[in-house]
Amino acid sequence: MTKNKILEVSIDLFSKYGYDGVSIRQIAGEVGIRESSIYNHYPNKQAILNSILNYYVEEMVSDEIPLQQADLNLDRGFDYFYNAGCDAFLSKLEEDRMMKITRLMFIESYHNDEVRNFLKEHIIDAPVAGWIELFNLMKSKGMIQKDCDARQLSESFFYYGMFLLYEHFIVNYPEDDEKFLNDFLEKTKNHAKMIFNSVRVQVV
Amino acid sequence: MTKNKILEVSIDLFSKYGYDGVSIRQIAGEVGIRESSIYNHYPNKQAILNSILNYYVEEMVSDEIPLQQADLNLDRGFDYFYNAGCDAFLSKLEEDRMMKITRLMFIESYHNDEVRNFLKEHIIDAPVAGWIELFNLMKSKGMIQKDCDARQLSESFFYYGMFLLYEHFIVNYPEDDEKFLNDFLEKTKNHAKMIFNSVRVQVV
DNA sequence: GTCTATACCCAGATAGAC
DNA sequence: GTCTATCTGGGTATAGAC
Repeated sequence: MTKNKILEVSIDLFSKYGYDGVSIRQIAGEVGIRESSIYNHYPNKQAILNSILNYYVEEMVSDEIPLQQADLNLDRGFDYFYNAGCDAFLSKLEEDRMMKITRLMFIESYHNDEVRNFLKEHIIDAPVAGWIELFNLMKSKGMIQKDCDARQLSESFFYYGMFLLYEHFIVNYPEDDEKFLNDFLEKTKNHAKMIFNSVRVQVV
Repeated sequence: MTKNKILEVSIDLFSKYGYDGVSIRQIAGEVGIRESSIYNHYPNKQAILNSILNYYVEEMVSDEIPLQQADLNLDRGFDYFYNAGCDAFLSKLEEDRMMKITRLMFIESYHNDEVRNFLKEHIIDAPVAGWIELFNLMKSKGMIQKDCDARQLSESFFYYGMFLLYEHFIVNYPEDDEKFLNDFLEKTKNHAKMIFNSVRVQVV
């Protein structure tokens, strides 16, 4: 199906060169048709981008990280939640397409308000809010120190992984995706251990 | 001097809309001359960008953070180094111009190799290498635990601040610069405390 | 659904008068 | 050193034949 091929090619090129860096001609050339034929499938260039972003948003927002039943599983320890959250996120990035669009999101975030808002709300603020809730719960159960700042703790914990993403998708691009995903898990696990170690209540 | 005004206007517009998002016409209009007159001062558009980047690089690389005399000042404690490094960096950002160009660097990093390499080498890798050295020294002096990973420690420490920068310049743009700089100091201080607390040798 | 042909626009850049 | 006028090229998008 031509429409689908246009989408795949667009994802590939946009993620490499950014939206403005790719022309309709270029997409058509890669697909193997003339540029005018593109308009039989999409009304304009922007519609292709919207289609890509909508796909990404739907994939990402479906089954958000389940910190809801936090109080039920709290005895499983911090690692349980860390692994659950990390798995949920990383499993989405296992698709090649999702990796590409993630880079596109980083690229376009500076001048596309929809992208920026999605990044802020769903990729940053919502997870941080979830971790704050969890850390507050852990405070109330005496698992971590009562005087620590749950927001600071969440950000200190979460922003490290966020910068690893930025580093991979922008600063070190292109580098091997699979290797990155493995390193990411390892590194954030170590980081989480360090952060948690700093505030946990010592059991002597 | 017209040449200078062209530079200032370009910094302002590029930092808002990115290099590709600004035309020579737009710059000329803001300066108050015709677009052809631009070429009496700069051979082409790219030369304006290069001029901006060279200025930034020079400013940033001059007096890099002095971790060299680390062993001499080690008894002043971790805070001394943290404050020294942070001050050196933040003092550069106090100029409005440097803030604008920093955003430009983040914007252009995905498709400008020079920008990306500078970001990687001087803004990320060099500081991390400095912190690794310091943490190794602190290990050898018994100030922090011998079995901790100096690189992981450095990244866990440093990447938090890096993401705060990304968040300010891209995700939350535009927000008040001065407020950000104050928050940055406060937040990274708390973060550093947390990280350091996790690995310091307990003095009982 | 794809093609050719083309309209239209705005970009970067140059020539040459003043 | 600035101007008017212009060139050239690439971009998005449309019309209409097949």
